[in-house]
Amino acid sequence: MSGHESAIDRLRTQGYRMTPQRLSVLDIVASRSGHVGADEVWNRVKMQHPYVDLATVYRTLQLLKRIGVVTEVVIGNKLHFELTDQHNRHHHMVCSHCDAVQTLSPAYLDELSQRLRVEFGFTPDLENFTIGGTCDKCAGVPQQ
Amino acid sequence: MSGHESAIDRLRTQGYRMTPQRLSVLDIVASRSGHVGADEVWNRVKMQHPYVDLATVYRTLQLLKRIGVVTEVVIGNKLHFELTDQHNRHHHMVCSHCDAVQTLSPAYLDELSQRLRVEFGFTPDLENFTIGGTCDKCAGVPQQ
DNA sequence: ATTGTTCCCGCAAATCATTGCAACAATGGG
DNA sequence: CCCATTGTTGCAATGATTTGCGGGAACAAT
Repeated sequence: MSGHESAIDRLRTQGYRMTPQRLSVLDIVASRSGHVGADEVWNRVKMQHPYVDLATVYRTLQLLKRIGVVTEVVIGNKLHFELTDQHNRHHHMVCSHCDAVQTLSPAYLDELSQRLRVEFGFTPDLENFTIGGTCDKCAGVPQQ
Repeated sequence: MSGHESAIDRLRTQGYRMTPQRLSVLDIVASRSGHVGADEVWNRVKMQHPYVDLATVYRTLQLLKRIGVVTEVVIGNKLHFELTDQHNRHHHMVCSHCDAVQTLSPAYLDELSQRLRVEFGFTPDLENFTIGGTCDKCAGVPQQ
């Protein structure tokens, strides 16, 4: 039915359990081409399992993020998530004025990442890396 | 009394007013060599002006950030602030496991910043840029 | 299929930050 | 120095996310 065997395996091999709630959250994030807000994940989960709590959705999303199945994108003051695609890795640039999201090839950050690791022993979490700033559309417009 | 004339001027010239609350917040952030949490700013503000609301502290900190007087540092899931020092600009690397903070010379990000601007029309907000990741101390330790 | 271990979930409460609104107070003009 | 304008504040409510806890469910072994 669902093609999430690798994700399920990754849970299992790390001692986690597969539950209907987790499967539902995974299905919903995976069914999207782009990113989904936590609240929207919740709304869709409830269609299948009306009793599921929002806290469970958040816990599940953080779990899936921790094991690398989903990627977190910070948009405004909300968290969004998308399925991690090893073959199409990318980072996100989010405009803090209009919340527009642009993607960025990992090549742009690879060297920086390497330098931080070597020179400071610091391993940045590039997988869930969101760069905040201002897009060109909003740059010229006066905003408070 | 306090050496915040430039900050006060910057407020004034942009149509903002100087109030005891704002001056108090500014004093407290400025009196620190490093960064302060919003809650600690509030506690100290209350020593001088017991009636000041936390919302005012947050609004003031965001205002001071917007006009470039203070810099925001995201530590864990709390916001910290420090006085912006034009002569000693730096970014922050924060370990998501132990919340340790390392500073980073702006040189490391200047080229990236330039490329993002030129190639994508995106101006990253490097001034308030916090890089999340794992420090070397936590890297080897098993953590959930 | 039954049982036991351990993790997970729903619920409620807590935490951190933001926002709407009416009263208030800091500036500029007279 | 007083008044009017308009930005600012305290308060309360809201929003977004996290956490503690006890009952319940998933998995492995029997």
